[in-house]
Formats: sequence, C-alpha cells, structure tokens
Amino acid sequence: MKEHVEELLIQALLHLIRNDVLQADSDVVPQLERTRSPEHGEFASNLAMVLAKRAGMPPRELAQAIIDNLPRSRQVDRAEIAGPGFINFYMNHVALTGVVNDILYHGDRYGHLPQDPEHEVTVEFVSANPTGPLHVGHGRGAAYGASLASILQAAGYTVQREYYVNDNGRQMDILAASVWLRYLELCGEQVRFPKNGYRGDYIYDIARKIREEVGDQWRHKGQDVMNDLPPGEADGGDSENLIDAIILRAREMLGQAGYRTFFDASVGSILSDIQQDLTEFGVNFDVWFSEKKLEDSGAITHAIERLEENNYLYKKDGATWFQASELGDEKDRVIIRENGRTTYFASDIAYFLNKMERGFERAIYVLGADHHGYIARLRAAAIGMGEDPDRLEIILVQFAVLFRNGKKVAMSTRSGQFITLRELREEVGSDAARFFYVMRSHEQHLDFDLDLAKSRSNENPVYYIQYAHARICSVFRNLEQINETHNQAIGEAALKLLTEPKEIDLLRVLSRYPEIIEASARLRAPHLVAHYLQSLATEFHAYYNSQQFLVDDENIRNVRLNLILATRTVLANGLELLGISAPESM
RNA sequence: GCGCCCGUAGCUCAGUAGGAUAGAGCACCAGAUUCCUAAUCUGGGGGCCACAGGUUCGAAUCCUGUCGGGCGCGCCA
Repeated sequence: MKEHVEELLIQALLHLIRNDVLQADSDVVPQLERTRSPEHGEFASNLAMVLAKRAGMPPRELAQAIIDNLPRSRQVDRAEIAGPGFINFYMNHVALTGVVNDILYHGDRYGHLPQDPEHEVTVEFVSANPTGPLHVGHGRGAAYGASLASILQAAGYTVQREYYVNDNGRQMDILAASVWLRYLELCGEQVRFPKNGYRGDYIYDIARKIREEVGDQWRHKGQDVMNDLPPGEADGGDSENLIDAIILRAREMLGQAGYRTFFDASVGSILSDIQQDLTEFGVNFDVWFSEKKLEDSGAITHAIERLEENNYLYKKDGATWFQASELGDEKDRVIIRENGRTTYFASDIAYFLNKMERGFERAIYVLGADHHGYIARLRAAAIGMGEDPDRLEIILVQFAVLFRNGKKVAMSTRSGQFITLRELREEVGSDAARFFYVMRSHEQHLDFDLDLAKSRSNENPVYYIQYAHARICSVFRNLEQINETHNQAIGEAALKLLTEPKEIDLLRVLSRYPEIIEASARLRAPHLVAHYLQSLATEFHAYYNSQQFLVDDENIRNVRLNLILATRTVLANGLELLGISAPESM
C-alpha cells in the first residue's frame, strides 16, 4: 500500500520535472510516513517542504502542484494539503481491505521480498570461545543475531550465518591443561590447580569422560607434574607464567598424541555442547568456521602479505606491526609477536579477507559492546588490505543484566559463577528468552526480568502475543464444532462488509507489516518486529472482545474469518522471524 | 586522561534515515463475562524528552559544551 503511494508521488514529480517546475537534478526520494492519527490520513509526505527552497515556491503552493499532478488511483480516496505543507493521503476502503487478500494470497511470504542472490551477506554472531558453556551474555547475541539474519532474509538478502570457532589460541591450551589437571585429580593424584585455569564443573565432566575412555593411560605422578613449577599468584608469582609452564609440562609429559587427546576432547566436547545449546534455542548456523583451518589454509599469511604489499607493516622490538594509526585507529597493532606467533588480530583480519574473497557484498559482525575498540582496528585493516571498508559492518549489542526479585543477579565469568544460557532457558523457556532478548533495542542495556519472563500472566508480553494466535486457532476449532466451514471465496467477495472501527484498526496494523520488515532490516532492529507483534496482538484482542466472528450471516462470518486468518498468518510470520513458537492452543 | 554507547512517565522501554497534540507495557484507580479461551477488554490520572546553547519553516532526533551512567583503551583472547 505504501509502495503504491510512493509510486504515485514519483510519477507526480516526474511530471513536474517535465514541465520545468522542478529541476531534474533533485535526487530526492519521496519521503512518505505513516501518520500518527487517522485524521491526517494514512500517509503523509513532507516532500513539498523539502523541495520548496529549490523550487523557489512556497511549500503549500508546491504541495498543490504535486497533488494536481498525481495520477489517478483506485486506492487513494483523496490527497490534501495540511499544516505547513504536508500532503496527506487518505486511503479508501478498497485499499485497506485489500490487505486481507494480499496476506491470504502470500501466506508465510507476506511482507517478504524475493531472495536476491546479488545481495549476499554473512552475519557472524555468538562466536564464543569453546572454553565453556554459553552464558546469558552470549544469549543476547544469539537471539539478536538469529533474528536479524531471519529478518534480513525476509527483506530479500541472501544470508549466511557464521560462527567463528576460535579453536587455536592460548585459551584452548589453558582449557586442555585444566582438563588434564582435573583428570589427574580423578586418577587420585594431588595437584595444585592454578587460579586462572578453567574451574567450572564441566571441566570435571570432560575429564571424567576422557578417563572412562582411556583409563589411566595419561596419568603421571602429581609430584612430577608440579615439580619445579614457577610460583603462582598465591606465592607472590605471576599466574600467567605458571599456567604457561603447566601447558608446557603437559605437552612434554603427554607427548603429541596425549596432548591432542586432551585438547581435542576438550574443545570437541564443549563445542558440541554449545551447538546443542544453540539448536535448542532455535539458533542455527550455516557455517562453523574454524580458526585452525583458517590458519592451516595459509589465509593468515595471505592477509599479512596484503598488508605488506601495501606498505603498512614495519618491524619494532622484534615484532611485526600494522600501521593502523595511519588508517584511523588509535595506535599501531602487533601482527606477529616477537616469539614468531601471529596475534589474534591477525586471524581476525584474515577471516575478514576470507569473507570478502568468498564474494559477500557485506560482512556483518554482531559483537558484545565490550568489543567496540575492534571497529577502528578492523576497519583500518580492511583499508590496509585494499578492501572497501564499507563492506564491513560491526553491530554492537549492549549487555544484559538479569534481575530476580527486583535485584540484580551477580555474575562473574572468571570464577565460574555465571548463569548459563541453558539454565536461563530451563527457567523461563526458550520462547520467553528469545523474546525478552530482542524486545529492546540492541543499543540499549537490557534489564532481563526473570520473574516477568517466567510469569504465565497478563504481564508477560510473550504470552499475550501467543495467546492471540491460539485464540484464532480456537475460533476455527469452534467453527468445526458448529458444523460450519470457512469459505474463503465468500469472504473475499464480502470485503466491503468489514466496516467496524476495530476491523479498520486491525486492517491498518496488518498493512504495516511489510514496512516493519523493511525498517527492521534496514535499521538492524529486530525489536521493531517484537513491538509490532505486541500492537498487532493488542488490536486483535480488542477486536475479539468487540465482535462475534461466528455469526449466522455467512458473508459477515466468512469475511471476518478471512480477516482473523490473515491476522493469524502475520502473527505466525513475525514470531517465526524471532524464533518463537506460535501455539495453536494455550 | 582518551575513545565508543546511553540519559524520554514512579519502573522497564518505543519513538520507523528532522515533522503535526511525545507513545506503549508494568504499577495505581474505576468498570466489563447468559456469547468464539478473562493469559482478554474498556476508561482514568500521570512528562522541563538530563541541563545549556546552536543549526531551520520545524529538534526527543542533527552540532557544541556541561552533568550523570555503562564499556573499552595489552606482543590477552
């Protein structure tokens, strides 16, 4: 509907340009927005006010000229000038009710644009290191990223969902060493567990599983393992040195095969746990991208060569540096350490280059807000490698804080004292969790109210929306019970009978859905869909309470059934985008 | 200290590339069920859009500054 009016405006503009009232160079796109109140019509355009200066005409006069040049339309009742020069469009009944047919015709594709292979993007999200289970912080990134990917897809993008698996860093070694130490404990050895090792119970679980498979094969005397290690923090030393020494000890005592046993079992176990967790959360990925494979493929060397070719590298203090400060970053960054190993940053830029070389129009990153220092760095690298930095898009998602009984739930990841995503799902359910995570703008800190999310009451917006869907399904079940059937054709022929105020309100909201998809994709804002669904449910519940659907008159009955079936379709479509179920009964 | 983000009703937040009288939920108050699910609906009070300037036909929205909150500034990942 909106598109149609925009087209009318464009035609009017072209006409004015042909008649030399306006300059052809004006690159103005007609701006059309929903009005706040129906007394101003359905849509309003500020075009005349924007162009008035350039046209050398008073806004209201220009507005009249535009109106006079609008092509005739079956859908527009009239266009009027209002206020300082708005053009208000009043839509007629045919335009409004036409939405019902539109929805029933397109079904689960209503509001969607066809998939365009020319616009292929990759959306990377979660990408948590496989060193432990996902916690509630990852949950927001997961819910946001998954919803965003679905919405972009609905808006016509071809989307690839990627999880970057950091299976290659020092943290992985710390993980493997932590598991080995716990394994030794399970074998009955006395070992000192370092402060900065991974302490969660899941480490024991992995160690136990390894022991079940290989028995005491990798057991060494606790004394030998601990012998001559540097002092830990408790003894006035540096805990980082200690853990590095333990990793070295593990490599020596276990040998290549033994070390790999612990390393692979640890990473594999945690990764498959994460995968299962996300699947249960309705979050799916097309690609699990291994950093190790990236390195093995020579991609890091390739990226570094690119920077080298463009003269952005130099040596200092034995390390190789990237001249990021020349390209908008605060300072230069190390690419290859003094010890010859590449940095994490080197992998990141290699991964970005890889995305570009796979031909994506754009690489979207969904990151936690604490990664904002990243933006300038990665952007600098993009330029340094000769890539278009505008194809890099980093979206920061602010933190979520849990509240229980009105109080903040304390969490610290270091000590292993955190609430996992799995625990959250088990407590409030996946549907509520998915909704609560995306109901606020990603730019906003999120207060996650556990009690509200759990409550099966009118306060909970998830149930409110799902209930609207279930209620509609229930109406159709009742239809069968009274031995009537829904005849869609009769309903389609009776659209002019949709005249109740609540019906008009509902139609209006339904017609906005395509605009919501478009705006939500453009602004990377899934919360718009969440808010929309709430207002759609509100309109439906109001309608439900004001009118009977199953009436004797078969014209009225069928047209109303068409309307609520269309409502059900849009509710289900929107919930699908957010990864939330649409129950048939509650 | 420097950088990024945020500040809208008692609380939690919307405000769709600057638009008309700033909206919703919760909470609070008063009502609705012989009828398709009351997990629902109807009505009501509530605001210096943090503060001060600026830009223009027009600012919660853009710019500058101040105050307040969050986060980040490693050859860590």
